[in-house]
Amino acid sequence: MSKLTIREIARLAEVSVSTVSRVINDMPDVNAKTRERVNSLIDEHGYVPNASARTLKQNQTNIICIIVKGIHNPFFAPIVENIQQEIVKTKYIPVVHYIDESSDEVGAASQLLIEKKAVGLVFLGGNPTSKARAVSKFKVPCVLSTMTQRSQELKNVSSVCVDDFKAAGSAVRYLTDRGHRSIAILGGRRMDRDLVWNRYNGAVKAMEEKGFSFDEENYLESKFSLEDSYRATGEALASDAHRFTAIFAMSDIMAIGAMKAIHDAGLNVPGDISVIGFDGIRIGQYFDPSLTTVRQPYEEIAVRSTKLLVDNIEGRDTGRNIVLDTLIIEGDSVRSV
Amino acid sequence: MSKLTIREIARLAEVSVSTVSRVINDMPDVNAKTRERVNSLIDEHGYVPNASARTLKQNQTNIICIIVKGIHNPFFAPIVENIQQEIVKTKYIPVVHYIDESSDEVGAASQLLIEKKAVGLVFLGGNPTSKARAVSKFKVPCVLSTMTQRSQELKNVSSVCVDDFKAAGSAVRYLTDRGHRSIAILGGRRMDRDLVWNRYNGAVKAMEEKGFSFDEENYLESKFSLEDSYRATGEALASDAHRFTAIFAMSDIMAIGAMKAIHDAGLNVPGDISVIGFDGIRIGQYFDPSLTTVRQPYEEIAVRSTKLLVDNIEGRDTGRNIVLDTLIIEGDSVRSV
DNA sequence: ATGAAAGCGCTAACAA
DNA sequence: TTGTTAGCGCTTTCAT
Repeated sequence: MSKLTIREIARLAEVSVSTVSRVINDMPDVNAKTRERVNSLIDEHGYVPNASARTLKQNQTNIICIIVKGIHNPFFAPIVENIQQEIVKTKYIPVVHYIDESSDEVGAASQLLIEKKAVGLVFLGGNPTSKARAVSKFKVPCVLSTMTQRSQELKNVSSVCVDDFKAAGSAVRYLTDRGHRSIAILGGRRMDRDLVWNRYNGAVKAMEEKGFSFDEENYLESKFSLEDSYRATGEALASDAHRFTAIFAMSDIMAIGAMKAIHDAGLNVPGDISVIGFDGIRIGQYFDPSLTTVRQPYEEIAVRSTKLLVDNIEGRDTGRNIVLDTLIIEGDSVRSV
Repeated sequence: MSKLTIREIARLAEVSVSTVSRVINDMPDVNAKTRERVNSLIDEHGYVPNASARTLKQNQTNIICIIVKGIHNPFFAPIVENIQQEIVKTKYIPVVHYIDESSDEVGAASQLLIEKKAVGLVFLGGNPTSKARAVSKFKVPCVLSTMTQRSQELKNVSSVCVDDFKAAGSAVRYLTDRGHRSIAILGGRRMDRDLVWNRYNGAVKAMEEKGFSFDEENYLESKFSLEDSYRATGEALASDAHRFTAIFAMSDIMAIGAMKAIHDAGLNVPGDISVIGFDGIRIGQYFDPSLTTVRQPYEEIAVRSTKLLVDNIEGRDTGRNIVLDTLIIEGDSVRSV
């Protein structure tokens, strides 16, 4: 059996390679009968065009790279899955690439762009906008999923996210409305990530609006992981300074780490300390007490991210920032005081 | 700036394209000085060879596809991450592809193989061996990670997994050693997946060795998800028939679903019913009670899978089946009766 | 040790 | 509507 190329199909169909090419690419100017004949030959022999040859010629692919920083967060899993599903519905091909929490996503992105000749990028986790100059050089459309874009000038960069400032405010108000006055914040390094900064400020603002100020002693800095939030919370509880009745955690896995630390310190959730999380991961509802949290609409984030990116790629739109609403899921991890 | 091709580098270095090609591909027959000059030009201009052209010419890539079926199981996340990390240490490029729990992984695989011209495949989840004929046609080496291979004849297929039969037996003995006599099994559809079948039989055998038989009424069939195991356990508890003091769940997420169902039925873990899981996912230790489980050595699974696959690809080895040991992690979800 | 040149499979401009 | 043909950037054989 000779190799199955466009030539071979052309020979069998008794047409030229250009005609076959036209059929493959759904060009209009092909006789209906010819098209049918060619198509049936293609099906019959299971011919698949050589992507490398096409890419070489056109110098571009249909690949959209999804760059995920921080696979450990279960919040990302359904988003990645949904984005992939959305992409395969289009003519594009998704390629997922995980990178280490500590490595440089912009560097990884340029590598992928050059190597794979991707036509678009989705970023999940990390904050590429902080490296704005490098990203803008990419020229291909990018969408930041669940991230706020700081620089408005980058016309190739879009974003889809919730209003972190507002959502953090509503989480804190959920606590203050139930009588909590001394609230700890369990979050990442501020300034480092826009997202952390926004949630921090939203939380503090909500407290101040209720007429009391945030005590910096009560900022528990931690990585976005079970282990580190467990550590951070445990240390806070061990210190004499701790004087809070509730914790606002910037992600559900942090909240889960905190609950464990509280439990291991001989205290009770929510009896002694209430906990509210952020993200709305499924497994949070399986804890005892079930986790009260701020749910991010991840299906919608996935759908909107993909649509925005594809529109960008196809020139129907340019950099835009979509902000979605959150919803508080009431669990049993918060009590009134 | 003209496009950066091998020609351009050749022009700048005042050598021919073949010489540059030799340098790029680390061929021995290049004058040291020439090589150095070419290399510095490459670095200076940031030249990256066009992968499509190379692939077109050589008709093969460096891509290894990782096909993951069932992203929802958090057990897979660290394995995927580790496998990816291992692959990038080699000269190969990992490409992750998620497919739906209900879709056909073999079909997806052949698509990827043809489209991406992958030189190797890693399967996670699902059971491609059941479609042995199709897989053997692939011709490229495949490794089944965390799966047992049934057909020994497929020389291009290797596997890395634990001994499911034995591991399930040790889980059940952990329960019987603590006095449990009536044990339910929470698992998937038997016969459908080898893995389920092996764990089922290992569990039943362990019971029989202790002198009592397994009551088929106590097989709680469920999908590998939080929701469905919650449902299955809840239904079992609601029925009059339920007469078990412990549950062996075939995965941690099933165990977590079960614990929630027990709790919501007004019962206590482990007070009323003990639970033991399977996998050893991190978050299991954050539950209250912390989950007792059979840990699969996922770092080692990743390392061995990758090594085996690369050895296969490079012809240093052929289809082999590696079996690794498990370890019971003692949590608080099992009590003695 | 180096160069010249053929061609991998495809697309698209041009011709018919 | 269809065919002819020139390359896309690279590897590799064959000369030199």
